[in-house]
Amino acid sequence: MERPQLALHQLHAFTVLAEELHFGRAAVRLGIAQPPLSQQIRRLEEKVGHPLFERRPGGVVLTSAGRELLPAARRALGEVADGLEAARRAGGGEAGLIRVGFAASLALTILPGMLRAYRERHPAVEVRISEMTTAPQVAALLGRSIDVGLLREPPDVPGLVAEAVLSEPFVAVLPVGHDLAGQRVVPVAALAAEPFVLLGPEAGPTVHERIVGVCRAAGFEPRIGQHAVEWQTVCALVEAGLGVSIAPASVRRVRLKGVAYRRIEPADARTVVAMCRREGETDPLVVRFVEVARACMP
Amino acid sequence: MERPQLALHQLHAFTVLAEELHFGRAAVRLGIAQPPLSQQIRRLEEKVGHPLFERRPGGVVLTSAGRELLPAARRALGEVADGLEAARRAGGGEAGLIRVGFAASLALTILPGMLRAYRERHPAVEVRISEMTTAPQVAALLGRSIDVGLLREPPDVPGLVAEAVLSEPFVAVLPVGHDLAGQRVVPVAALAAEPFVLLGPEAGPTVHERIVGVCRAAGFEPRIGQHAVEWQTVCALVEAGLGVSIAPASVRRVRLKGVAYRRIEPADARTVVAMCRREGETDPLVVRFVEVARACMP
DNA sequence: ACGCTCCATACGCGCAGAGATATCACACCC
DNA sequence: GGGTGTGATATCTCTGCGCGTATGGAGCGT
Repeated sequence: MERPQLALHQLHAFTVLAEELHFGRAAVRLGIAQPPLSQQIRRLEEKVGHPLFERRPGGVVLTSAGRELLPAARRALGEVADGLEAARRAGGGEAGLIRVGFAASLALTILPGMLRAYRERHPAVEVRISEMTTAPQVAALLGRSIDVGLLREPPDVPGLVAEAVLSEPFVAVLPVGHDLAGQRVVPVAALAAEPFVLLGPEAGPTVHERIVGVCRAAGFEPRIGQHAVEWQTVCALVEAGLGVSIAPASVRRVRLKGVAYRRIEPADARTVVAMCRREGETDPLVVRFVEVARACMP
Repeated sequence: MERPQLALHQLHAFTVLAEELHFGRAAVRLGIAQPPLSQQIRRLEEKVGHPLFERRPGGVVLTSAGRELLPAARRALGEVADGLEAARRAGGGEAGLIRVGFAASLALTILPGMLRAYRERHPAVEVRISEMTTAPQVAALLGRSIDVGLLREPPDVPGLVAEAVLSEPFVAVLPVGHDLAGQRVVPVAALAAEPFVLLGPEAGPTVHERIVGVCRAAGFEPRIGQHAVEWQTVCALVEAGLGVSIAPASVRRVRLKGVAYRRIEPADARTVVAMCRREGETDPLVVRFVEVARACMP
């Protein structure tokens, strides 16, 4: 692309004159005197290389060159005005695109509410969400292919800041027929002999490790009977009798007839959902998103 | 539309920087030093009201405002470049739109050849033709709703210039069975008793009057048996035996089995086809059209 | 012939801003 | 801790040009 040679205000003057077909009236509409308008048009004609108007008694008419230029000039002015407006909206955090990464296990939890709340307040912003595990989210944040990351167990990475959005206890997931389902609180150690249904580590290493850690703290290594990639599946497999599970409390939302959720003992094991973003991020879209997300915390 | 506030060269600098994401390289591509580029971008950001780039070590990245502005800036620059190019082509007579009025009776004659020749030489020019009789053509030329008029019997109107494109004699149109069809040359006076098939005066007053004039010169007032609005119809009606006619020689192109065309006596009556345009017309499209049309004369 | 309308021209003022050079501030890397 | 690369700032020049007022000149109508 060459350096632009036309000035926008000249194109504007041109379009106004093309509408009025009269230098005097066009100058009034432009808020300037008539001679300067003559100059603008003359300069424009010099740059184009051909007359744009034919001067005739009583007014002017467009030449064929002018007729060709007019629609393009209008479109260009419209593009600039629209682009400016869009940029201002985006700069004010009212419109644009924000890219959010989230851990699969949050699709059941806070993600839907946050997105709903944000859409309500900023309907002109397009939110592009992608399911990613922790490590890819960190990489994507640093590589600027996402703007906000929602994940479990905040990582401590230079250049990123994380804040806790939700802290939830773990619950035991049991088939309703199971002996322990009769109790209000289940000691973790009581699950030592049971086969476990867990999310595979590839789906979200941190949650997986956290749960295994809970078991180890209770003095046993969980026996993995079955892997799954979504919490819904985990619950379904528990219902089918393939084992028991320990899961963040929000899986209670998965309401299955054959599954019971019970508090566990010790109760101090919790999993933290964090919202990550780049350090020093000033993009208003991101700032607004973070604000809204914060307000969604229970 | 408000007065445009952005300068095109700033938008251009912006798009280049958005491609390079590096002030130094962008400045090189723009052929300026780096500090001026910083200024341009800063000015642009001031006008937008928000930062367009985020300055980070190793380069810059677009903000959301910048991402919104970029496509619009590209489109606007493209529109301006295209419009300028189109205007230059039109100014050079290579492209654009030319509006031509023509008398119905010429659709059979020179019009097709002229249009073909013009299209060949100026394929990018759109030719919009409209069938009009003489008076509307004159009005349309003066009112600038057509650029060129093709009509019979050049009118002498101030502000318009006409030049003869074709001069053709009249011929008698006779049914093949008619007595006079046996002769090579038909005296007009011999048609005095015949019913005439003629174009209605509303279709083209000048030709009509011209033909009636030929009859009057031969000493009789033609008896109009039938009106028609196209020469093809006139010939068909003659073939059907509804009368005879006098017509410009180019109706010979209407080849009907039952119709004969014969020279008339006196032979000095001719009809002139003229090409009209506004006086002092400088529009290159029109000038080129006139040149090509002139070259088409037989 | 005169005046009116409309556009062009001439001239001057003033400023925004585009450009250059030189220098600074900061982050990062070895 | 110095070197390197990045962009920002400071300062200056200069010119392009946007705007105004005043005037000229062509065409048209009365």
